[in-house]
Amino acid sequence: MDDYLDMTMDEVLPLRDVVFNTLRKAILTGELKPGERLMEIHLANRLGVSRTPIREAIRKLELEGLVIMIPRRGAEVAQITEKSLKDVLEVRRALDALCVELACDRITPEEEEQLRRACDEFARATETRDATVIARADVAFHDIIVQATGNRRLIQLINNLSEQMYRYRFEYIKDENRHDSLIEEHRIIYESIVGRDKERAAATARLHIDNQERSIIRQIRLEQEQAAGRKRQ
Amino acid sequence: MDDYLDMTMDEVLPLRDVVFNTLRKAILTGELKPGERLMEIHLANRLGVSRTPIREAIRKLELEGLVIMIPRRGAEVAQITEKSLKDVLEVRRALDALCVELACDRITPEEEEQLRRACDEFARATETRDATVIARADVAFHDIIVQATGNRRLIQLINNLSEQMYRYRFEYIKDENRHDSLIEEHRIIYESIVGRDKERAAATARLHIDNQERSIIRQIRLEQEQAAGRKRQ
DNA sequence: AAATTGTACTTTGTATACAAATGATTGTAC
DNA sequence: GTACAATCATTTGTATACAAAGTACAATTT
Repeated sequence: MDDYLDMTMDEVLPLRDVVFNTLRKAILTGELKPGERLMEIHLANRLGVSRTPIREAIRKLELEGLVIMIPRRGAEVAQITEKSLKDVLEVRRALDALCVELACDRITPEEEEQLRRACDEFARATETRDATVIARADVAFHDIIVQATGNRRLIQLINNLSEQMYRYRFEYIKDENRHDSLIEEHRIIYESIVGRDKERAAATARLHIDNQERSIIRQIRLEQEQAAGRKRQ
Repeated sequence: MDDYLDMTMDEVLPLRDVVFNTLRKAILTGELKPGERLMEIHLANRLGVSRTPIREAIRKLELEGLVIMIPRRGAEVAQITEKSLKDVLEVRRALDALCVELACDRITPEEEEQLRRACDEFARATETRDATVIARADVAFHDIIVQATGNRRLIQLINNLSEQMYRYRFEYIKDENRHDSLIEEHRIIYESIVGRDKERAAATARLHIDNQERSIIRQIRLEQEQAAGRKRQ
């Protein structure tokens, strides 16, 4: 069911942005698989536009690192390797720590209240056992912290880096054994920020990433084994 | 040098990349001023290409944050404000610290040797009092550290963030009063990395950025005053 | 049978054409 | 003189055309 051509977004956006969002989503959700070629005419026909907006969208995907360009051959979906994900997580560990530290300094009373609610909300979401609901609550929690830093560039970078792991976060969230410690970690981060304890907030944020890393790496190795298995057949 | 098949690089790059590099450099050096409109036909005529490569280059500049798009009006060079530079430096402080910490773990003996030489080279460069020479030596020193992390994503991010300050680094480098402390900071960073003292290396890297920040902010305020003065006339 | 050349086909790179929207200017009414 | 409307020029957004490079595969040669 190749429905990555659903372009039913805002009609006012330039086509290139619609295409960009569509392709990005398709890549991040795995509908377009690593190594798959992005052929312009093919995509143009499928999406019902001309090559121009396709090309402009690909230029942006290229800079985001989601596709790689091969000269005179076109674009293909970038391979996600264990190394590349470790690299992303290494950077995120530092930036997430920075986020909570800055949040300690700059969070407003309203945002504190929002964060408290998001924390409760997350705990309640785990009870639904619905991965989509839980993932949304998790994003909401972290978003408040990131926004509280008031640093536009940091917000943009974190969003971009998070995207790279979109596919794997879902698997991580589904692991019910981890739910309790996730809730606990969120609680500690919330308390540390409200208590202006940068040291503890940063340490917990790093721990949070470390746990994700373990889970994601396991997931990747699994996928690679499966891929190798398919090849052997 | 056996360069009998050097195709002067520019010939082999797609025009969009030539245009991208050209425009980026023009923006970073201030040749294209903040707020200035980037009109496609105009640029196309100036650079002797058609609109297509211009547009694709602009899409990449857009994602890099160097230009902003106004719907149905086109691109203009992004304003650099004191706030936006502070944001960039805040992130760099964290990432530069991460760099030296990772370098402590991963630097090879060859890179240590390179770093030692780059350190001496920088000290010698300051004696020339030629800002271009000093800037190049400074870049070389930091590049070795960044490369030593072995983290592709981190390398890419640091390069991008450094670019934003291209214009101001020059002014910073020119201040001869700061040369001695720059040399000293480089020496401490070198020694800490070789001695595997992450704590000290990171602290010095942060200090290094703090000093740059002060200098750059002063520079920006100066420019803004000048701009305001021109307006008043 | 292996290697190489030649050819047809595919795909990208670039230019140009046309449509839609915006902004400026001119003209008219008050 | 000012306000408003119509028109025109400019500029972007999108589509298409054409050239050049790359790829695959068959035919020919060794």
